[in-house]
Amino acid sequence: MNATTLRGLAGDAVGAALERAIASGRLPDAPEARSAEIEVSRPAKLEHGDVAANLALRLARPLRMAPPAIAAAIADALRELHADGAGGPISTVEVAGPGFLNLRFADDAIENVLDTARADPGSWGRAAAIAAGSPTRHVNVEFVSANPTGPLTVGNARGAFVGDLLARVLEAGGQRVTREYYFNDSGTQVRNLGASILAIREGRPIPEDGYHGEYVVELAPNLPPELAVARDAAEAEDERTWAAGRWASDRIRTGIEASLAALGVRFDVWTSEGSLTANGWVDRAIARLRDGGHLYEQDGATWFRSTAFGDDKDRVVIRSNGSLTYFAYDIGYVIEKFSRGFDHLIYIWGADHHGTVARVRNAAEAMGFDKSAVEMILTGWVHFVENGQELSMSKRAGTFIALDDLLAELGADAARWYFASRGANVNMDVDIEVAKRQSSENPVYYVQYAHARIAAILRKAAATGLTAAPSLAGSLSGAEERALALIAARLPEVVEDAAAAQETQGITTYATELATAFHAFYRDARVVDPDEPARSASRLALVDATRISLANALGLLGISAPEAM
RNA sequence: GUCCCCGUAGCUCAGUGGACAGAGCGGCUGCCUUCUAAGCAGCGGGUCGCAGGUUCAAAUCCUGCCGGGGACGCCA
Repeated sequence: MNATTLRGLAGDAVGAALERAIASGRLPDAPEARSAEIEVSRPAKLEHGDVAANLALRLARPLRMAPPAIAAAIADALRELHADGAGGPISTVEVAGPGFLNLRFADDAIENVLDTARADPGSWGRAAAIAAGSPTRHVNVEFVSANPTGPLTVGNARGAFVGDLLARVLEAGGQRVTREYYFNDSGTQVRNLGASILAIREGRPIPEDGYHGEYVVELAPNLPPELAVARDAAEAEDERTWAAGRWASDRIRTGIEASLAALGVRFDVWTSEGSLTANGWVDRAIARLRDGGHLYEQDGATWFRSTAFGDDKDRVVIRSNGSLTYFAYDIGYVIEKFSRGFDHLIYIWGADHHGTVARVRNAAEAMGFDKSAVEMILTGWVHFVENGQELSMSKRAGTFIALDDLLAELGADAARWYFASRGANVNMDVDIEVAKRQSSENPVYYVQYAHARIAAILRKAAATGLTAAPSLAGSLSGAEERALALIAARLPEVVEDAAAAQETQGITTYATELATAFHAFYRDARVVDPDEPARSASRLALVDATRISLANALGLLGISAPEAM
C-alpha cells in the first residue's frame, strides 16, 4: 500500500474504500473480501474511465451479492473517502456494465506525476522512482555466448538483443544485473580452427571439419612468427595447432566484442570454459553431487541421476574415456555463478537447447540451490530467407551473413525495435530483402519522429522567447491536453509491467501509443503561440513531459531519441 | 513414440481472465500559406487453427485433435 504510480494509488484507494464499506456494514465481513487482490486495469474504451477495477465482479460469488450492488457500496465508500480528502488520485467513480468500477483521475494528480518526471528526467520511469529503497536482487544474465570460432552471424542477433533488452528492463525495474558471455577456449572447435589456419598458411587443404570462411583466410597471414614454423615431434605440432586455435579464437573474440559494442550491447564479465576447470569449479560441482549421492558409475562413465528430479533420462557427467561432457562444465558454471553471490541466474538460449534445460536446473537443485533461481529463456527460431531461399548459418562452411553486414544496412535502432516488439519465444521469418527495404518503414521511426517534432517545437519556442511553465499545475483543462498527459504519465506502470513479465513488447506498444497521442495533439493544439503566452507555457510543459517519456521509453530499449530527423 | 514453442486482418506481429479483438506494413480516398507530411483523418479487411470443458466473463485457463517449427548423443 505504498504505491506511487497513478495505477497503484488508485488500487490503494479502492482497497481503502473496500475496507470502509466492510467496516460500515455495507458489505459482509467475509475473509475473501478482506484478502481480495485489488486489480486496476486500463479499459479498452475511453468512456470507461482512466482505469477500471473488477473487484465487485470477483467478490460476487464469495459475498453472494450481485456485482452492481457490491460496486455501488465500494463506490459510495470511495466518494466518502474523497470528501474526506483521502480518495487518492481519484476524482470520480462510476458503476458501469456488469459491475465495473470506472475511475477517473483528478487532473492535479496527473499534473503532479508529470512534474516529477520533469524534475528528474533521468530516473523517470525507473523503479527507483516507483519504490525507492525496495530490496533488489542481483541477476546474472548470460547471453550470446557464441563460440569465438567465427564472427557473429545474423543468427546471433536475436540472442544479443533479447539478452540486452532483458538486462535493461530488469535494471529499470530496480534489479542489479550482470551481463555475462560464456565462451569456449579449450574445445575441439578451437583446435579445428587452429588446424584450418595452419592449413591455409601452409597451402594444404582445409580439413573437412575445419573452418572455410573468408575470415579464416584473412586471419592466417597474421599468425605470430613463433607459431608459423612447423615442429618435428607430433606432440609439439599438436600443441602448435592448439596455440594457433587459441590465438585465432582470441582475435575473433575481440572482433565479436566490437560487433556487439556497435549494437550497443556490452558485457560485464567474459567467462571461458577453460577457467571453470582450471579454477576447480567443475571438480567442486561433481564432488557436491557425489557427496549428495546423485552420481553413479555405469559402462565406465559417471552419470547424474537427473531422473530423480523429473528428467526423462540420466545424464553423463564424465565420459568413459575420462573427459568431461559439456554438461559437466554447465554444472561447474552454475556453482561458480552462485559463488559470486547472484540471487538469480537467467540463460538466454536458442530453442534448440530446450532439452538441456531440465538437466541443468535439476543439477542445481541437487547441489542445494533453489531450482527456481535458475531460469532459461529460450528464443524462438529466426528463419532467414533471401530470394525464397533459406539461408544456412554455418560458420564451418563459411555460409553465413555477418551480423555487422546486416546491421550496417538496417541500423541498430530498427533492429532493436524489431526484436523488442516481439516475444522472445516466437519463431519468425525474416526475408533479408524485405527487411532492408522496409527498414525505413520500421515503426521505430514513427516514435523517433514524434520526439524530433517535440524537439523542433522546443527550439521554436526558444527562438520565439517562450518558455515552458515550471509546473503543469492547472494545465490539463483541455481534453487534448488531458488525453496526452494521461498516457505520458503511464511510463512507470509500463516499466513495472515489463520488468515483472521480463518482456519488452509492452514498451514498444506504449511508445507507439504515446507517439500517436502526441501526433494527434500536434494536429489539434498549437503549442507555440506568441499571442497566448500563458497557454503556450503550459503546453510547452506538457510537451516537454511527453518528450521525456518518449526519450526514456526509447532509451530503455537502447534506441536513440533524435532531436531532428 | 516422448517433450518444448508457435497458430489472431492479405503480410509481420501485439493483446494471455474482463465490457463491441488492436498496431505497423500493403490497398483505396482526402489533407502541407501556419511549431518537421518519416505526419493526420477516413474506408476496406477477423470461424482469434478445430472441438469440447471450467467461469458471472475465454483469443487468454484445462483436455483432445489438426497444422508449422524444434529437441530427444558418453556432440558442442
